[in-house]
Amino acid sequence: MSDTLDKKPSRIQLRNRRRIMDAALDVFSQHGYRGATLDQIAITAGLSKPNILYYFAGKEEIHVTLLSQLMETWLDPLIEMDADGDPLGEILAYVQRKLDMSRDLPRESRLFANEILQGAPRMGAHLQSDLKPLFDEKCAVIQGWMNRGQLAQVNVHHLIFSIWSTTQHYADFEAQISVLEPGKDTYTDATQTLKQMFTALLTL
Amino acid sequence: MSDTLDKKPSRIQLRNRRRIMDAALDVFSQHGYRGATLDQIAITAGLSKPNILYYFAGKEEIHVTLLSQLMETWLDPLIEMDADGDPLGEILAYVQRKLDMSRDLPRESRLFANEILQGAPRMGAHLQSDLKPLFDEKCAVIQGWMNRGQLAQVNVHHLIFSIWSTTQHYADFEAQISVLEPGKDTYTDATQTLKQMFTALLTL
DNA sequence: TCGTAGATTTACCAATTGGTAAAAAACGGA
DNA sequence: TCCGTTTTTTACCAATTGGTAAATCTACGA
Repeated sequence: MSDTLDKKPSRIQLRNRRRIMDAALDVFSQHGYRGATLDQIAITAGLSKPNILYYFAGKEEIHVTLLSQLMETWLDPLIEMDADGDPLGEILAYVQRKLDMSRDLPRESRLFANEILQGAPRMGAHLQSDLKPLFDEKCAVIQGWMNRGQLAQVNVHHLIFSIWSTTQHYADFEAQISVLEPGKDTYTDATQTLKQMFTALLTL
Repeated sequence: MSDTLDKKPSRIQLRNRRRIMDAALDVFSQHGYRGATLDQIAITAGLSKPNILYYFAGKEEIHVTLLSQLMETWLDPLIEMDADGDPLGEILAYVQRKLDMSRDLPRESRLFANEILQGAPRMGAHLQSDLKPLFDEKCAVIQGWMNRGQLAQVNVHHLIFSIWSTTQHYADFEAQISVLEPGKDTYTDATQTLKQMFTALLTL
């Protein structure tokens, strides 16, 4: 039995757990929770379905585990924003990190988007306990910059929403972009345009 | 039998077809294609499952019909953009129309987002045949404005992507926003912030 | 009012779903 | 090498899925 409080996960446990997580990320990010099947995850992971249920108690536990791990990755770029750094530089660097995540971790972005789209039924609590405090903290930091005259006055909540939406768009709506911009170096142009946009918005 | 080429749809046909479409919009937009079930749609519509299959050939036909109808609604705000109008005014009005659509038609926005997230398996053709030409046309219009010195020089593709992402974000990620901004008048602030943002970006 | 086309229900079905029990196999330390 | 533990497979299951056939009911024009 593989309880959450086992002493030492064996090498096999570690390898297979990771395989399952990776396969689940594939499947859940493409079809959403209800559209994903254990059989698909099993096939993708190269394991049998009962074997997967040997490592995880059920479909929901796999999904929840995935979302928990994702939350850390997801908050990281915002955590790095430094209150003592150069205001515009810090925000542009944050935009850059978010854009890099869309390019390098598109599955994670889509998993997150799927969950929120469906009303965050399995992540509402995490949003409240993890995202909300961080969001409030960093909003205060940016508001401080604005109050000190280091940035133009903009509604801070919606500034952050616009950073999230513009950057994540490139992962979540890739299917659309690839139709409209076939064969283009999308991320290079996006980097340039978003930098220009937020500079124009925030420069006094 | 109710073929596509029936002479006259009866009052009952019209009413039930609309009911089914509405219920399907509810269910598909919340769970995606694979996560939605005919039983759910039937219950939501207040009809029996076989009765629904009397009006539509199957689950896929319901979904495809929904997406086709949606495409028209979706392209409308962009079609209205007038090459002979005031450049900045036209773009800000477009942003406003898209934002209004997020507020008034959130289910449609999420249905669209779900489909694109999953790789647009049932809409790729529509994107190519309907969206792409319109996109190219309007990009040319905006590029013309920029070339004539009526707007600041910005990558036009990514300008439009940023309009889509920032406005649709308010419908698609509502579950997240409602956690971070409880009890706020989100759309009023969004309108103001987005207007400020695109004005700053596009003013010379 | 009556006949019929249109609309709805009842009773199914095969395939797929998430999940289980238990046997079999592989592993690893003594 | 042996023995107990961990891992994997085989063989299932009940519930749900999309979908069908046919009987039944209902609306409505002649």
